[in-house]
Amino acid sequence: MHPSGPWGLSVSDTKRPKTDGAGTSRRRMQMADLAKLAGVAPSTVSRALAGSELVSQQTRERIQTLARQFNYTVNRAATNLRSGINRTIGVVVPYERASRQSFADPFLHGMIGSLADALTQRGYEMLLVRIDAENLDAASALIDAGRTAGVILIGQWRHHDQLNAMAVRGLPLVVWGTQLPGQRYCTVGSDNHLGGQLVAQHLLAEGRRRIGFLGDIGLPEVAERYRGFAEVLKTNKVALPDRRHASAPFLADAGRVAMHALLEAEPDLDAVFASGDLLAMAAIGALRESGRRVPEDVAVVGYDDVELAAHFSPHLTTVRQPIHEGGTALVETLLEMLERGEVLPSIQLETRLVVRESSRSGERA
Amino acid sequence: MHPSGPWGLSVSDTKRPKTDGAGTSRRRMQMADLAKLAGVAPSTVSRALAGSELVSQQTRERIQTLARQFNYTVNRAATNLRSGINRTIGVVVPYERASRQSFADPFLHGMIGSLADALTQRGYEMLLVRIDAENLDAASALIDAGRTAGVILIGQWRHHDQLNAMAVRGLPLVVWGTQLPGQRYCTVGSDNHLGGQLVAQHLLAEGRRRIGFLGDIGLPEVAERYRGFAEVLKTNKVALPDRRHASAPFLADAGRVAMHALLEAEPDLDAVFASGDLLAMAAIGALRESGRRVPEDVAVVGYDDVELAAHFSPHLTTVRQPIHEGGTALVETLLEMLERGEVLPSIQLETRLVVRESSRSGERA
DNA sequence: ACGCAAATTGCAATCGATTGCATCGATTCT
DNA sequence: AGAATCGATGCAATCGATTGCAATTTGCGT
Repeated sequence: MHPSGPWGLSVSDTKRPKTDGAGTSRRRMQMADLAKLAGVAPSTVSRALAGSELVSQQTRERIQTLARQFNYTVNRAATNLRSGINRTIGVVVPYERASRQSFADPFLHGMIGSLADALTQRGYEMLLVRIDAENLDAASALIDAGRTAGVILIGQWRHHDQLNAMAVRGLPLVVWGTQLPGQRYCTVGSDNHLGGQLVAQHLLAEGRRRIGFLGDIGLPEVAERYRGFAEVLKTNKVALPDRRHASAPFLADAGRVAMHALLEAEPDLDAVFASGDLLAMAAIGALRESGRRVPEDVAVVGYDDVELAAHFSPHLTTVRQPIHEGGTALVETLLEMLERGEVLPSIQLETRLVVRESSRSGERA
Repeated sequence: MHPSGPWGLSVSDTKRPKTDGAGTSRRRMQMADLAKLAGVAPSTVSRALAGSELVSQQTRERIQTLARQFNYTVNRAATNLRSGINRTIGVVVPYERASRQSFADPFLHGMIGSLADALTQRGYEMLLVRIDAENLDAASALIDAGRTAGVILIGQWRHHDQLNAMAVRGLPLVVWGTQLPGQRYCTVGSDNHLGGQLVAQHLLAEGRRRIGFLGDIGLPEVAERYRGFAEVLKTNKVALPDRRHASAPFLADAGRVAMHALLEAEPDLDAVFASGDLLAMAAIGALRESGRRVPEDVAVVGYDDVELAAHFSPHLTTVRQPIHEGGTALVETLLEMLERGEVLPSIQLETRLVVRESSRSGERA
């Protein structure tokens, strides 16, 4: 049924020759072999390679050297099975069936890198898993199967309830996202509400009055950003444009289309808050296509402060989500939850506005 | 020594109570339990869950339903150990000790996404591993330990020899990169030499004559791009600027600095070929800082055609590396190697220039 | 009714390591 | 010298599944 070459994608036949005689049949070396070579029992090899104090330093070093010589590494599946210790963490990136492309978001990319670093540094391995957002239970399966010790989920999307259910089932889970009322799981994220406020305040201070919003309010994070944003505008008696949200995930092309739509509805816009940097960049492209200048005619503010934001032209004003600290916080929280066996409280990271070119009114209109 | 909460990061004590009596001690359910519940032998459960025809459809469905009810999933470590089948692939991203940040490259990010999709689609899991580039053997260990069936390595960097050695040892390995003479391992990548030629031809056709180059020739891929690029310039008797390469990985900040340095050495530059899109974007920023317009004063061409290239302002001319096909090709090649048990020939993907705003001379100087 | 083949299911060995306990020398103490 | 102690190593059970083969049940022909 399944393939089976020399590299043994499968090793289904139990009766394959154990005799390593000819030298052709390259069975993977195992602990017993190394034990024989070293003239000790497998148990000693096991302890030696684990660096146990129980075996004399001399023997230990001899065995370690031998192992290196023969490129021997202990079989992870066996270790895992016997000891029950599992040092791999699942990082789950849900995708929506419609637009598989959600992976294009540079913020997400940065987060994955950050997580990879944080996990590696702590001696954990990272299993990157994409799952259908409709079937989030697949994430639980990772843990039920003993595949990973815990799960970090990036983006809560519209799955608050499913996530709650998972947390209640007792699955070690940490989510990148925003805090919601009645939430049983642990989130790490920026203060989206504050972020939205900061943007509105800034744009108002710059003298902008006809401000548009770009983003999908169906997503809790975006909704929070919008809420803070709208609050401040309302307090200052500035109207929100009707067509204030053009449902668009974090896709560049969709962003362009949405921006054009927004312009059609509100031709005399003088500012736009895009709920993600990618969206903001796409919006700037659309604005330029429509003959408008940024920031002279229309100010643009993004969210995330991805690596490129500072290098985009014009340099992008944006709300900074500290990606490195975010990754670290996710990992540390999860590991501590694993240790303590209980859900920890959610974390809000420092959130601040980074003002750059794209939103400055030269002459402070 | 190691932590051990209810979630069992560790389960070291062999004598933990097996009795699930009180309901408090939540041992992970296992096949035997499910078998008891279903009133059959574990072997039947195993076959049922694997969908084997050997068990009657009725029993099979009953067991599957039961498993779903109790959130039971077969333990992966045990399966893996017993059957010898391993469906996880290691994706290795080396980092140079100096600049851990190599992960900032958007092309790399896109590739990871593409690989995640390609692997998931084929029913494989993806272990994302960052390793110290000085110690590439850690990648072999993944396979030696039976941790992954094979390895996809992104970026050959300066490690041609180590990679050759790994291939000779018989490790299932595919590398994203460029073909080098005397290569024993398999690479997938764009035709870097051709790419460089295309860029040079294009810039010459646009009437540019004082052309700079940005990139680290120490990397084989970049070296190839440069070689093709330089060949064409030489053929057309156009000089290469002295300070033609400013050693910089794919880092934005370094790119800015390098661009400034290049300008200092060659103030009357009228075009730049940057060996990566991130670099190109950073270069554009630097050019603007120096008061030059792109493309009017200086044309800029990148390499990769990352998602954002089309949305950058000015829209970036670049050499397209088909990222989706690249990911697919890497995965399919590796899987076929696993099946056939031999190293397959390297692959060069279609490579073409995508001309956009950043390199067009309006009046064709 | 009886025997035989086919369809199901169960038994028990096995994958490759880990670990509690027993063992065995060597050393120290009385 | 003999007993007690201690350090180093070996023995054998075990982790949770898979699978070849044996055992059982079912169905069918005659």
